[in-house]
Parts: sequence; C-alpha cells; structure tokens
Amino acid sequence: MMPRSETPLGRYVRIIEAVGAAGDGIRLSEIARAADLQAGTAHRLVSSLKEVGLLETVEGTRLYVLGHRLMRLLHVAALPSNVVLIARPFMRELVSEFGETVFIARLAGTAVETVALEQPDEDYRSFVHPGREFPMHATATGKSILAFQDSDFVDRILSMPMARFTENTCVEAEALRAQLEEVRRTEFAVCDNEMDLGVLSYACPLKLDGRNVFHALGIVGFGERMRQVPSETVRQAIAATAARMIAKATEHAS
Amino acid sequence: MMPRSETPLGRYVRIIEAVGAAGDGIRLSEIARAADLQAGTAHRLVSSLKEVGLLETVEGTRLYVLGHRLMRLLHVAALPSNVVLIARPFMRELVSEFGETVFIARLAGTAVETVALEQPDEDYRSFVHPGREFPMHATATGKSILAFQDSDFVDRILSMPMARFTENTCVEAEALRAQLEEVRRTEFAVCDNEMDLGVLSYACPLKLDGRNVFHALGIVGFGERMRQVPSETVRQAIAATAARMIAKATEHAS
DNA sequence: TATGTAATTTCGATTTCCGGAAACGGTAGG
DNA sequence: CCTACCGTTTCCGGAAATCGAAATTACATA
Repeated sequence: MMPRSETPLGRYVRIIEAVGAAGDGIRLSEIARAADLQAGTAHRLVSSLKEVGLLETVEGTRLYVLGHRLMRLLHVAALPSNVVLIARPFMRELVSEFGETVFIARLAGTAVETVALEQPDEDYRSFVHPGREFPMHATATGKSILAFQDSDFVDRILSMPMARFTENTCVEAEALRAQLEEVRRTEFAVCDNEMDLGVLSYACPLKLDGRNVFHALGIVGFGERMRQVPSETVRQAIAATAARMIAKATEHAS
Repeated sequence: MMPRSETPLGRYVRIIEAVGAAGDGIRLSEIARAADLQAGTAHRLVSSLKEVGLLETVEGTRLYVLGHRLMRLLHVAALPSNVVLIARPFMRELVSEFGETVFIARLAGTAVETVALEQPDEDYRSFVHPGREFPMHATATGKSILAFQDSDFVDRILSMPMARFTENTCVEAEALRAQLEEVRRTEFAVCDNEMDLGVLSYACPLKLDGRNVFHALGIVGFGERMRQVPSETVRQAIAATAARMIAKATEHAS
C-alpha cells in the first residue's frame, strides 16, 4: 500500500474548500474528484464533517453545502464590516484629488464584490455599484487580492474558465501569474481595457487586519481622462491612502 | 487509559471556535481550558491546525488567531453583502407604518451588531447606530438570533458573565433558555426595558439564506409610544416583511 | 537570580485512518 | 426492463495519528 502523504486534517480542509468554492451545492463525486479522494474515503470524511456540523446536505437533495457551524464561525470571526464607515472620508479625499470613482472591493466567492463606492458629484454613470461582482482575472482589485492568496487558491482560480471581455483581457494562466508576481512586488495593479472598453483602473491591496489581504482599494474611470495623470502618481496616492486607512482601522479596533 | 469519547475533528472545531470567539489572540492555555483539553494535546492539535493554515500565531507572540486559509474560506463563503441594499425599501415601509426606528442586526463575535438602520425623518436621537454592538441576552434581535444557534453556542454565551442594565434585564441562564424556547416557537422576540430604560423593542429572525439565522429584523422606540400598538400587530408586520425580504434576497441570488 | 507558570517535547500503548476492492441499493435514462 | 452511474456500506492489513501522563524546556516577573 502506498504510504499516506497527508494528514487527515488537510483532507478535511480540502473538502471544505471544495464545498465552499462550489457555493450552491456540490455532489459527493465532485468532492471526491476535487479533493482527489476515492469515493468511499470521501464519503466517510464528508459524513464526519456533516456529523460535527461543518457541512450539511440541502434539504431533500444530496448536495453538500457549508454547515451551520461554519457559517456561524464566519459571523463570530467578525469580518470587518465597519470598514465602510471608516473608509468613506479617505475615499472622498481621493475622489476630490483625482476626480474619479473610488471604491473598495472584497473577495467574495471566486470573484470580487464592491462593498463601498464614492464618486465625483458630477458623475452619474458608473462602472461599479455596491454589490456588483467582478471576475478576479480582469480587474485591478481582483488581481490585487488574488496576488496575496496562497498558491492552492490561485491555482484553483486560474484553472477555472476565464471570460474574455475585450481584446486586452488576459486569460492565460501563466501570463496572469507573472502579473500577480508583479502585483506582489509593487503592491499595485492595473486593469487597462481588460473588462470594459475604454475603462482604466488601478488598485492596491488592503491588509485590513494588518495581515491578510481580502480587500482592495481601487480607482476607475475612462482611460482618456485617467491617462492624463502618471500612473506612478496614482500608485503613490492610493498606497498612502490605504496605509492611513489601515492605521485608522487598527487603531479603531484596539 | 480512558476510552476516547470524541473524534479528533470535533476537537479541532472546538479549538477553532475558541480562537474565533477570542477575536484578538488567545493563548494556548486558554484554548486548552476552553476546549477542555490537556496542555500537551492542545499543543499538538493547535500545531496541526497551524500547519495547514487554519490558525496562525501573531508575529512575535504566542497568541493564536484564525489563519489565512480559514479567513479566506470565510470570505469565500460569505453571503453577498447586498442584503442591506435589498432591505432598505422594506425597512422604510415598516418605518412609515409604525413611525419607529427599524434596523437589521447580525451576529458579530458574541454580540449583535447593527448593519442597517432606517428611522422616521423627525427622529434625531436613536438608540441604534450602524456598527454599534449590543449584548445578545438583553436585546430582541440578540435573542432572535441566539434562539436559532445550536446548544453548544448557546451554552457558551449563557455561561459568560451577563451585564445587568436595568431591573428588567434577565441575567439568569435558565430563564433565558425559556425565553429562547419561546422565541423559537413564535419566531418573535421582545425586549422590554431590559437594555435602555423606557425603550421597547421587537424583533424576528431573518433566515437570509433560507437556512441559517444570523440576522434579525428589529423595531425599537419608546415604550410609551410603542405600546399603543398591540404587539401581535407588530409581530405580524415584521414577520411578513421578513418573509418578503427573504423572498427578494433568494430570488436575487438565483 | 529565583520561582512559578506556560509552552513544548517525549513516550509507548492504543485507536483510527488509509487505499483498494467488492458488493448492494437506489435512481435516472434509454 | 436493462444499464450505467452514484451513493453507501463493508472488509482487510499496514501505516500513521491519537491519547494521557510525565518530563523537559522556555518564559515571565518578582
């Protein structure tokens, strides 16, 4: 028999991640495939997870979803939701400095979701709305967040089919990995014509708890207008603002 | 040796919950006590959890916090936070029907946190503010949420020291359990003079994902004014509104 | 430096877990 | 009705993880 290479705990976690990534229910066979387990083993592990309340089956079906206990942990761990309140004045500063839309996005599922938005008073149309979701591979905020996830997660995202929105949309895993490496180095991401035609956007990661990156601060507008300012200027401005926001948030927490 | 009474998985989860509940770092000895484990065992389990990225130690100390992998899982699993956007018009309906403040609270740590608020135009002072936290044992929203958690969690909350804000504040575990049972039955909770003097509030649970309760819809105002309407009328109104909100949210999700 | 507490490591006996394979029941589709 | 797939349960033998207790080491802080 082949020697065991992994601890049981690791398998449990992989299963949970597979179920979480699926979002709206996943079947046992898919779990087994995603976590690279044999059917019988997968069934036993999944049953244990269900037993302790980390997984559930949705009523009447054999689809697995994250369980009550895990969902509660999510709330108990109190993901920073007061961010928005703290962030607003900082975002307004950027809006008046550059005259463009400024927003905060966060990791949600396998995409990024807009959670806060400030825009110039004269702007009526905007590309982002609170609650709107964007793919990670074709947005500056998405790349800012993805760059700071561990490689398992990045692999999963990059192996999913990626939509091509424009000619500029990069859908090749290796090229994207290079972009992410650059983002890690500079803590700055660009999305130029990759999502909406004519739209340029910059972003930088937000380590709201001083440790992990699940949010990003972005600025977005028409490329023609945005390009009148050097990107380095924007980089410095949003990086500085991000730093002050984080300082405020951590001070607020203590 | 005594036979093992519990599966390792259950211990892992209890440890994670203990760390999550602590919020800003917890020491090994406290974990051992909270999860009812001997020091050596706790250390081994915690090390395994750290190994797979579910826990971390905060830089330079021996305090444990939830790890990157778990935090990401929580973000991945998080419901889209557009709840508030969906809720607003429904909440305004209730505001104009009763002329009182209406709000949504959610489980946050071991308390409830206000996440949305609508109040009558003429009201300047209010008892709830977005971001403000309230104890679970002395608020209608808190009881609405707590009533639908599993008994381990309820035990943990009720065994924590509970503040007595007024003469009406119930701080006895058994009496509170009875109240929770009533809330489970009626899906309706009352907080009469238990938190702020002269203030009466009602709430009902919100199963936003159709399955779990982590949010509650509440209405609050001065008791004198509020009591002019029969509580049954309020119950029916907020229950109906909650149902419509959930319908909207789930429809929106699909 | 002394002293107590917390953290970590060691130990052997025991239990659990693994993969592989095989069998059975249910269910959907042809 | 038959077939194919999925989910579920069972068996095995060996490898690995688990347990509590006790011993050792690190860390405070007096």
